[in-house]
Amino acid sequence: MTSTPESNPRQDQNERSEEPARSLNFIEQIIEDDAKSGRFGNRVHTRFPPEPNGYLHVGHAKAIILSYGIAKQYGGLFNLRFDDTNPSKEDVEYVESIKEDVKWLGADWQDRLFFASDYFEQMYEYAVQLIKKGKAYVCDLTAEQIRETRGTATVPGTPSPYRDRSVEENLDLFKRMRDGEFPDGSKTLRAKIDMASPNFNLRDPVMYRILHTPHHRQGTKWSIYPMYDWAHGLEDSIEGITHSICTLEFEHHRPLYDWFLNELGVYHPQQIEFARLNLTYTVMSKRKLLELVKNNYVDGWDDPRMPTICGLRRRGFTPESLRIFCKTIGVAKFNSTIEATVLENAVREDLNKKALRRMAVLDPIKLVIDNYPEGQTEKLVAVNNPENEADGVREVSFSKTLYIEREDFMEDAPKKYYRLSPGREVRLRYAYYVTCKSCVKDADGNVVEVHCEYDPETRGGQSADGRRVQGTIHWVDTQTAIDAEVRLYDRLFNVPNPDDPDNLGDYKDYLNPESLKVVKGAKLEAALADASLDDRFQFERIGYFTLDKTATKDAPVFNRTVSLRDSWSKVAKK
RNA sequence: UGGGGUAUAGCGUAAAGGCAGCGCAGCUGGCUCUGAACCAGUUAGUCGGGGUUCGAAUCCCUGUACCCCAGCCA
Repeated sequence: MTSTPESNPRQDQNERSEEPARSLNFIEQIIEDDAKSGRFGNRVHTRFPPEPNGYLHVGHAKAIILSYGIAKQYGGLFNLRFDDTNPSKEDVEYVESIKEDVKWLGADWQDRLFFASDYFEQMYEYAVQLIKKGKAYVCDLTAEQIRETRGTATVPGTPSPYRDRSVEENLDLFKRMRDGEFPDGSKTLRAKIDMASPNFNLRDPVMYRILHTPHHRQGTKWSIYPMYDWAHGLEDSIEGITHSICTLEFEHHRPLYDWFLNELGVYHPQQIEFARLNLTYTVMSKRKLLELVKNNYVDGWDDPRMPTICGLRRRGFTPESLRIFCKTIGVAKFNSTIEATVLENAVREDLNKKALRRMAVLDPIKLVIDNYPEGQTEKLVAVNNPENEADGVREVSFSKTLYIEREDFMEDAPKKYYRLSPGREVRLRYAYYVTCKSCVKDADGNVVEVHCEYDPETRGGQSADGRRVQGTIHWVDTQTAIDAEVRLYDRLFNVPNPDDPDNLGDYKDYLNPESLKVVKGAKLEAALADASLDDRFQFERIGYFTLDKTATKDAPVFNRTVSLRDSWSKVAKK
């Protein structure tokens, strides 16, 4: 096609419409193409199909938010379906944790909570159909023999000697497999496809194995269990899923699902594969996460340093912050790695809008206001959230002796340092201007007390004469402060890719020894005594914090979700 | 070295033959009762080689790199 810039149709269209053309990701494109062709009668129905054999992590969050988001965006439905086809690895404990995490993320399956195991009877009937068509057979080869006869990338597999059993014999044997007549591993049901296929998945894949293992939902009803490849496409078909969104490694299984569904002549969903999430400074494999938990490198699956959904929740992440994260990273088929800062930034973005501001001193030293009346106390008004006026204000108490952050005083300060130093004036947030006069040190030369004089004319933090101060520091009144433990979390690993095969040694050698710093004697403003698990706070000038589940009324514990951005640290380095 | 995928700035992600754009990170500056937030500006990119075309990230050929696949796991 030839066209001049002047007559380009797409450009004309853009000029006509007010809004710029919406850019769709590749999944949205497929959905919209299908909507146009009427392929699924304008239905959109997605699902999240976890196996209940472990805890969900942020990679699953991407999949959940994606699938649920697509359904919601196109007015469709979303199912939660447990892919519980292997009782030897699964447990009801995981079912509950997964439900909790999916719900917390905001993916609403309404009344559509399903289990693959509820379809076992129907799958069995489908298998019988395939046997009757001559497309499946009972095979007596051992697992090892099957492996040996599968062939390699360059040489075709060799057909099983049982491949040409009669339909009657197969029917009889399959029934007896179900009835529990044979021991584990002695027989399988295999699809009769093509032992020479370049796609290993089509070299007569196993559909059923014998497993005399009780199922967490089916009890001892079954002696045979369907394999993932046989079951999964059927599950989607049975539920009327239109678009089965999954990760890239299932791409070459798609021809097999297609084969099953076509041979059965049943409803046929469209599978779409996307690249799984990789994040820097963490690991994502179930095996490694399990190892970290089992060997106590972390404090359980919900340790706030873990990339698990429950870990992120305990860390103080919000569902919205994960949705922001997913929107930022997008979705594609390219195998990418997301920088950890993107996740951190997503939670900052959400919490900046929501978190109530509070003052807390993590590494306290005393500030004494020499000219403030002994014994006097007053209440000052502080804004709860400058980003949301509706959050209102609170009162904070103030007196002659306060706690301030050790690092907010420097005896010999560079010019660019805006905080306390002898002779310099700063603002105590929401309180007064104070001018530093001197400091007191202990025998080791550590500063233990800073002495200041305040200007009574600056109450509330503003001066009548309009003079400015460069720095504002936070503080907590010694009279009303509450003590707390504060846990400062940082990245779990100190290299971007702990899994990099070029690394020396094991991924565990790269654990960040400073990923958790416990601060025992933190001083918090009194209002923090009422904190509950769902609250999100910004400790001003420090970071975002949330109450830990181990906190008690008498012994509060706060977790740092993420620090505030800190441009001073860059200046200080220069 | 059989098959299936994927390559656009430091990291992600758009552009459906027509000005390579956006977010994050970086850098400058502004504003500020949080060295936060916010605002403005700015650096930097089509894997290589051919071809088709007035015009190619896009189409064709060819090469390269990376990911996935030989469980009775999912």
